[in-house]
Amino acid sequence: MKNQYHPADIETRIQTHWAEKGTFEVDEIDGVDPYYCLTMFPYPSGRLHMGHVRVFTISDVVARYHRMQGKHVLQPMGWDAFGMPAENAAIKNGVPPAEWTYQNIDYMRGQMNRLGLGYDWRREVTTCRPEYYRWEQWLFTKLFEKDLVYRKNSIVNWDPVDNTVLANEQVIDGRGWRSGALVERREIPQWFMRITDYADELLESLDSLDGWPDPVKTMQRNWIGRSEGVEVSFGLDAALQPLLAEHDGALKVFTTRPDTIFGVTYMAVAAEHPLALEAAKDNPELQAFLDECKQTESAEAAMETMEKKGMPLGLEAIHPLTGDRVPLWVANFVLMSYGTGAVMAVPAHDARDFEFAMKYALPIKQVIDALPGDDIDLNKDAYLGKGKTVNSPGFDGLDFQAAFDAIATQLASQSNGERRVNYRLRDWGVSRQRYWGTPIPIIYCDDCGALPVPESDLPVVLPEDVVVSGTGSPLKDMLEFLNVACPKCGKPARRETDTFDTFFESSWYFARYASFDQADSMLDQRAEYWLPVNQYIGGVEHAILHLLYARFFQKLMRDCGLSSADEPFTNLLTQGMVLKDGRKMSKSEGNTVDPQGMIEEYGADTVRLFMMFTAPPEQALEWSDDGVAGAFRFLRRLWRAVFDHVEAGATPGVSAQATTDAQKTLRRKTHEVIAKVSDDIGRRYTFNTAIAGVMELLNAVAAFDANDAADQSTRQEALETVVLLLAPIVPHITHELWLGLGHDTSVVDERWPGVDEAALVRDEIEIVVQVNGKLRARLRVAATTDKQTLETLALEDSNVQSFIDGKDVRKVIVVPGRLVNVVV
RNA sequence: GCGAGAGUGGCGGAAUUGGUAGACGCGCUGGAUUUAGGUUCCAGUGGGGUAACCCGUGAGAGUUCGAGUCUCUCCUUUCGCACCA
Repeated sequence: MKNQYHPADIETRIQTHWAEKGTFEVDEIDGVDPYYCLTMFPYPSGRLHMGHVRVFTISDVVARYHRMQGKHVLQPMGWDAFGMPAENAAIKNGVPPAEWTYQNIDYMRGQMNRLGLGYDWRREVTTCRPEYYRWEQWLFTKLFEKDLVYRKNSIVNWDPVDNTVLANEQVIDGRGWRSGALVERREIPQWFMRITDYADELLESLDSLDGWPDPVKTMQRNWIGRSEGVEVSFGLDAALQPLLAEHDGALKVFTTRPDTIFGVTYMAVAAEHPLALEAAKDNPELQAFLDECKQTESAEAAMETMEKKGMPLGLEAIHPLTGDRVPLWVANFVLMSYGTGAVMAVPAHDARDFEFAMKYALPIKQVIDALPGDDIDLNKDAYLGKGKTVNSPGFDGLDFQAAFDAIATQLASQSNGERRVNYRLRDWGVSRQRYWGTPIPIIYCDDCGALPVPESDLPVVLPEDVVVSGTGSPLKDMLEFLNVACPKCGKPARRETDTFDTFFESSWYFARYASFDQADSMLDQRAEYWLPVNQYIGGVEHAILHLLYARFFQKLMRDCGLSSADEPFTNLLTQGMVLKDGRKMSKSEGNTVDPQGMIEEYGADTVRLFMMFTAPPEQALEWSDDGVAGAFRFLRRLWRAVFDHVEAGATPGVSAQATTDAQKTLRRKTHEVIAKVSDDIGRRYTFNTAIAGVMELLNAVAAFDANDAADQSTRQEALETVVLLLAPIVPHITHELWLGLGHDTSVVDERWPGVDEAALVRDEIEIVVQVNGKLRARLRVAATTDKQTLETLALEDSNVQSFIDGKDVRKVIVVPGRLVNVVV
């Protein structure tokens, strides 16, 4: 007897059924409508957390919904398997990172299946496997040949006690997390990818991404940060010129405000700048300051919030238009690795320059007049408005654009400046001084320099049997890895021991799912079939970096002839975090809820339903034990409603006839809910309101008495609708209920229900009557009532009368089908 | 510091195009059924008021016949900031 809902009895059985039938395995078939639904793959940290459960469920619902719409749906899953936690676990427990990672993957794959997620596991991608990473090594060597990668010095966090590079995450309050030593900024040579070559395209093609949330597009635009300006050359005394020989002996700076150039009262350079180093040679005090400047984290947030400090160098530059001598300062907020390592300072018209000038009593010279309506008080604040130029001999009285053009032209004519487009976006540094990552396929030869590993020698396999100590990469001690013959001259050479940033692997995995077993190339024709991804779903924390890098890689792959798509993801859904007690659920907060326990207690369907019902996907979701219990109660109520109905006599295949008012009302509700839920899931992605709609329908079923066969068929239609509409969200219980309702098919293969427009027709509607915008009456009227009649009826209403009595009716606004507003 | 969001009952949230604020659920209150309950069912539930009504969407201003929704200022808070993934 099926009078009790016991999820444990049905869920694993149905999951086995799906696995045995290969329900979610899809191949490329011509003439069908493919739909690629993708979730950001997880890092195999050990166990699923609630954030995983949420994003996987959202994705699974979208995939199952489109399957019911008749689409040919691919939903794959894989593992972003390289990263620091495996090394940390290795240090702590002595288990090699590879072993730890593979064990985690096996456990988490089991958890995913227990959640009923419909993946094509044949296509599983694991980024730490040589079959995967060999192709990104291969791509890197191709990009090397195309000059899209290069090597240059860049900043890392250096722990001077452990003698190791630290991630920003490993720096706590400016100190190394293990040693406690003050972290230093240090420059080391690293590999970079020329993402700035693609800056314009990455910016412009954002406009074509209609399926992306606007905030994400805005953040990417701001991140790329295109600005037009002028690179200005300030002169130097002859003795200093050799220090900047690569800049033609001039001090070059970029500015977006050349119109303010007459307001320059000082210049600031980075602590590592050649001029600063020169000035410090016989100035111990300055040298001490330069050393102090190095003791700063490299994170931008830390740079921007620290106290701004500087010191004069005792050197001067020469203003290109006035010929004035301008004092040079060193400032801790100027970074050698960004731009030219120097900035011109206009304290009157730049907030940071103003703050610095006030602190060190440097002159502030106004060269821009206030725009109409603005006030200028240079004792209090910089004036940032783009007003007309003043105190700028030869250029006074010009508006922003005219001043910009005139000054840029003047500088260009005397070879002291040229117009430039500048990006906030910097080239992507992909080197990591860590073991557990993809080896960068480069060989260093004393004679031939840095060379890519030849294609025939790929992959460069990362040795997996290692001991990780936590200080430096174990690869540096492995001579059999390190020593290699130069691919050009054959002499002894050394392998690169740095590995790729793990964003490298996650920048192209979406394409590899299509060509998952291709041993001869990175991608093949199957990628053409599936790409671009129709729907990509993942955490909003990836709004900039991962999504920008993936877009960049898609364009690289396109330009290497591997794929024709310009963009990887047509539609993007960014889901919010899972919170408990208003805080992020995390081990460090000590407020985690283990999904495994919840599944064992209530079943996967309850956990899925709770996740989808409690908040819309883009918002943070507040965990609630009571809410989970409520989701379970709803499923139990649904179970009982269906089997009570079945006991009274199921009527599969009988079309519902509505003759009585009660039948008409239930049929109307049924079809209103189909319309609402279809829109909520298919267009709005508001699964919470979709579920609320289904709950209303089930409440309507509960209130409906079935006394004869016609009633019974009306109720059958309503309950079948409930089951079909919930099938993407709670696939196990609906599988069972569909069979219970008299069908012999799997609900996963059913089609989404359609709306019977005739059932939606209403004879009577309710019209709201307001007086001065406040609700005063409700009218029940025929749906066909015209505007004039509505107005008359509204004015005749006794309560409305009492509010307009003795006053002039100035206006009556009638919104057909909705309301009447009487203005007095 | 910079960039992007969010703020509505006791709680999660709904209100889709500027048109009935609080759908749906949780919790709570009262009642019924049950030997019992992590059961089920019924009724109620924003605040004030006997009532008619009045007040009410972080604060303040503005636009409008009408504002949770649009504009401005402010407060609080979340996410990202390039080596966490």
